[in-house]
Amino acid sequence: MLKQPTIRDVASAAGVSVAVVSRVLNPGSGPVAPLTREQVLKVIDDLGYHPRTAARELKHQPPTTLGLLLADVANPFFARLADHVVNEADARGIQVLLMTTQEDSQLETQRLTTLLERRVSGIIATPTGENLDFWSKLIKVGTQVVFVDRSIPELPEVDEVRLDNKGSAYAATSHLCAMGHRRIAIISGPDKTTTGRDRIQGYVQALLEAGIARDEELIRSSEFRGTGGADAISALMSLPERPTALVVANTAQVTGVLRRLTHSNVAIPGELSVVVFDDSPWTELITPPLTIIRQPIEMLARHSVTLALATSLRRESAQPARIAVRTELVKRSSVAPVGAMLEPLS
Amino acid sequence: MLKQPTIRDVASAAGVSVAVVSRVLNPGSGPVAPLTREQVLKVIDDLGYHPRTAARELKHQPPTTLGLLLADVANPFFARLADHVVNEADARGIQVLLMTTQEDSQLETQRLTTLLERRVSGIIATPTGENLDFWSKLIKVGTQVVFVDRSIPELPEVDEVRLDNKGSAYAATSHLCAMGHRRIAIISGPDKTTTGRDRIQGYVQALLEAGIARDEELIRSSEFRGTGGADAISALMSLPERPTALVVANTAQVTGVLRRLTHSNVAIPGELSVVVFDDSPWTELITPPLTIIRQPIEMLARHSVTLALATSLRRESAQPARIAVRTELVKRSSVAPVGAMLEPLS
DNA sequence: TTGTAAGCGTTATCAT
DNA sequence: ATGATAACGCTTACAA
Repeated sequence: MLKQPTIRDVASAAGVSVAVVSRVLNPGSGPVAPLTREQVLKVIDDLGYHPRTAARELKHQPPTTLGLLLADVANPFFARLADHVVNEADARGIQVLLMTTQEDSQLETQRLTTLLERRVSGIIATPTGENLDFWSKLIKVGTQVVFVDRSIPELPEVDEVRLDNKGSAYAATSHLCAMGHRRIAIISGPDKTTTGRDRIQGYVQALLEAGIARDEELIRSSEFRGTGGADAISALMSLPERPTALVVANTAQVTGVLRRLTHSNVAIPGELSVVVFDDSPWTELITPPLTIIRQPIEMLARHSVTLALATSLRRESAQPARIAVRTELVKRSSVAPVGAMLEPLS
Repeated sequence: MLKQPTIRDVASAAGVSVAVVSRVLNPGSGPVAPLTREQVLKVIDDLGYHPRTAARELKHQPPTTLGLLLADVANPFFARLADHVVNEADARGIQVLLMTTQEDSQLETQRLTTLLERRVSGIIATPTGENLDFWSKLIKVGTQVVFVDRSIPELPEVDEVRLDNKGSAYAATSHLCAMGHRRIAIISGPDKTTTGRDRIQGYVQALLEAGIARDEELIRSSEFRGTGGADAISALMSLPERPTALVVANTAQVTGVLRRLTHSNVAIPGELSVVVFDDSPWTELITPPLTIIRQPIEMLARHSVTLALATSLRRESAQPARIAVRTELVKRSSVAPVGAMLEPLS
């Protein structure tokens, strides 16, 4: 196992001092004769020298690493977010440390500790909602924290980038109303998440504007993980007065809900019109192709990275950023006018 | 912006030397009086001290970071792999630096440079196939390199963890043969990838055993990205003698192929029986539910991490590891006996 | 049991 | 234009 050469090895091999080598390594940090420069460069190449990041970081922290703390990368939504974040970060020459919380606040604590010890310059995260003091501390020591897709109300000073959840749910629900539906159910995320609450708000507002009373029976929150979504749909479909339309506003639960619907032989859109929050390619493949809320994840990533890399100077005076990326309702075939194929049950 | 305390701050605040603090930080590295220990611990907590990883790494490299270099995390297969790798690594207290090549060898070079400069202890990668000398160098300086899902023939000394591609394709094809199919097409990965070649090998072997001649017309390779897969299916379906069965052995192309099939109104399994290499949840949701090759990604991750973290001492004498994780054929409804619902075209 | 001091590989500040 | 040399924050002999 070969030992890597250090800057000193390069210096002596080139017959110059380490300072000179450092200067050719960091152009602009000082003068160096063209000839000397070339020779040093040659030696660097010959020896296969690569400066050690750890040592560089020790001197003066040049923002080079960014933490990406997601709930879960198996979830396609987060996977695509991660992909774009990595790309976006790379375009600016910075690396991404990927970690997951699995929605567990204890794990989150561990991850945050690691991130703190690494002195990352920024963190893009989907917080669990706990660890309030830890987040505060991170910010206090100058870490650029950006919450993406969710946020923590108790920490209003944190930058936030999310989808326009309220608007999305509003659009989905309005569309359903326009098709004549009046019993519209929604399966959303946990109540304690802003994502869940915002979506329900948009849903309720659309209902109000259509003159439909809010019916708690039709509003279901389910965890991001587990079979909560599937169970919710079962409960909804056994209601005395079944819904004729459904908004699945919990991305993580979409497949579970659909599976249960399929197994229960609920005809879509005959018995139930459906709009889902998920624009994965497969939503177009199934029968019927699903009407979806398209989520411009790339924008989410771009804004997040920009904020996470923003110099802390900017933050001093300015208000925290609150960016809501607009979504798009893509109409396909899982929504039909109410009663189009089947008369109401009575 | 608060400045983080250093070990020296802790030492003076606790009225001891830095050595003592270091010892309580690294239990087992030396003796420390129980009382002193407690006091130091208290000060650490009060000051909110966190040791700086960069400084620690500088002294003696304790394997703490692992590079995960994937083609692309938007691809669900790789996303799930990443998720498991992160979990598995975390269980051993090590962090993951996520990078993507986008199948571009130039980008790969950049990533490898970064990884080298960071002196990561190990790298788990899906190599593009280029950068041979760079990989060699990485190994030479003691980096544990593990190729996952693919490998590079020219670098037989690198550990390798992959799915049993040949066996998978063999199982899929045999199943189809058993159902009476004789014109079985396959859409696989690029010829230059081991993945692609292995799958075609398994396919051919199954054909041979069933006494069916290999027909080059029915063997299509398509890139991992782009519309190659969709185009291939179009070509196949316009053949004078159409195939009655298809194995989609290019995971990245599965949705594209199915979309084209759907748009062309090809009845599955009526006109065409289909087996795909992808066990995403949605494969069960579509009509008909797809017969798939299930890929135990978690195993892939576990083995990869284990190898990437293995001490280099182990490697000295031993042969490089070549692990092939077995897959499973899950029979659903996209495969039917030949001619079951529709007579052959004449 | 505790303290002192020498690195680890860079960068940056002075002199030269 | 170049070269000593002092940090950076931590670990670790070696001394006390």
